[in-house]
Amino acid sequence: MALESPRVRFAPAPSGYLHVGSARSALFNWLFAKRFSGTFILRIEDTNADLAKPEFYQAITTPLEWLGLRWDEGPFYQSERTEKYIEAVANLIDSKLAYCCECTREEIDTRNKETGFQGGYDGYCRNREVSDGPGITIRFMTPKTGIVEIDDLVRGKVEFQNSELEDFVIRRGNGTPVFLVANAVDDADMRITHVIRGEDLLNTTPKVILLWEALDFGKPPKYAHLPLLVGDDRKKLSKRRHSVALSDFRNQGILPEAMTNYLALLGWGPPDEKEIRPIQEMIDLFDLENVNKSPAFFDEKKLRHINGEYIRALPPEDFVTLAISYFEETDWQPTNLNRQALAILAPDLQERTEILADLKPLVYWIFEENIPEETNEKELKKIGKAMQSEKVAEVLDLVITQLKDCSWDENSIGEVISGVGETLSAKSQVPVRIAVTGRRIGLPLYKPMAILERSLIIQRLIDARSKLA
RNA sequence: GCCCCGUUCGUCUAGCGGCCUAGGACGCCACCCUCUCAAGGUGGUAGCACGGGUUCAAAUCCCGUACGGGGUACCA
Repeated sequence: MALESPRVRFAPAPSGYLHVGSARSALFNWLFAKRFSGTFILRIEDTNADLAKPEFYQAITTPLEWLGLRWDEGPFYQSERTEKYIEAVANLIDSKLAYCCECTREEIDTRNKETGFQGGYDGYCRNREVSDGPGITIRFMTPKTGIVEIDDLVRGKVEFQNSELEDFVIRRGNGTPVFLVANAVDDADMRITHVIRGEDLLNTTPKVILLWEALDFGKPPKYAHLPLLVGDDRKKLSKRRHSVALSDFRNQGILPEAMTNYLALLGWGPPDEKEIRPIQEMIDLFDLENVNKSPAFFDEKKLRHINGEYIRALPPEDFVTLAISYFEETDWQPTNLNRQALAILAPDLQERTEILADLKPLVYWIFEENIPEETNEKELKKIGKAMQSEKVAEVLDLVITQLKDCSWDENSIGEVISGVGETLSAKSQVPVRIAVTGRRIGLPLYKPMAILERSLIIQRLIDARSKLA
């Protein structure tokens, strides 16, 4: 399909953190570039100086790097290329394809109200020869007839009547050009061959193409509009409505590989339906023509599942390294963190970890001196009700006695606890677990118990026992 | 309102006229395994929006209707 190697761009506006919808667009561009040995360009669309804040730039690059989506060229900043756009606007004015307009929004609205005109701007200044100056906007002279036809790689043929398009603003009253001009100029300048972006931009495409033709840029790039990512309300993912910052997922312990894997599955699927696979295989199979047309729901449950698969597939040593660096980056630094203990428990932990944030409750009792008391007491009482507290007390008493002089290893500990259960015909494991870990559920008990000091375990059992009295 | 796009299990998808009594995955439910919880295994649940065509044959093609979404800015 692509004879020459394609050049694509990811062109976000710096308006806060990067969210998963943008990340998906970036990923598809990247996949496409990789698939056809093309070039992936990062371009920051900060034509609107009011919105673009410097700290937002990193908010784009950091998550992209985290995901492993390296760009080959850029980042280019449109704010640094303003002259080019101004020049383009001037060209359009010279060739009578654009004109100065002094109308304010209010004036336009008032006129439209009176005349009942519904097509946006009414063309009031089209032939008024308004001269340029402060506060004057430039509008493109949209052809009154004809159509713009887009052969969208995802959607097929899409047609827009020129008569439906208003004379849109291409330069603001403050002299800065809008993104439509910047888009056309940059895509031409950077020799972009394929524009891959969200469907929310589909309606702006005819305007850019009209500008493109008016500027005599030759053959426009091919377009591919991806289905939108939506939230549980079925509306476009937005920062306002949904919590979708890439950095949040990172903080929760989503692995970048899992994230890209999941994102690749939204709006597209490998033909053989094998969903979880290395990114290289995704690249080899990727094809824009198989991208779906309908919006995709961003399903965090499935993301978590995929993440769990990735975590389980990790070699234990890698998992340990990952867990340690995760702890370093996040809010909880285990006091007695012990790499060796982590290594011993790694396989058991991996099975129970969907996201890295799941680790804290699993290992808290192992790496901290004290377990949360409230939990401990509450849980004990709960189990006490089910089993009768005397029984629980009996179990703990006997376990304490026997644990004091058994040999201190996984098997012996297990034998003691299950032995007590048998002699008292009670469930012994759960009360001990609560006493020692503070929780009713968790890792298989005996292995991590053996890692800790006997004295510490005994002490916790005694503490718990005393709360029952 | 107008323009544009879309519609296969709750969700993501396979399907590009006969292989479909519609397949997979997530979720959910049950059972097995089991020191709790997981993981794993087995089974189950549930879908072609509707109405007309075209055709020997339609989830697949065409036209309507309904519903959903996007856009409609001196945001991108």
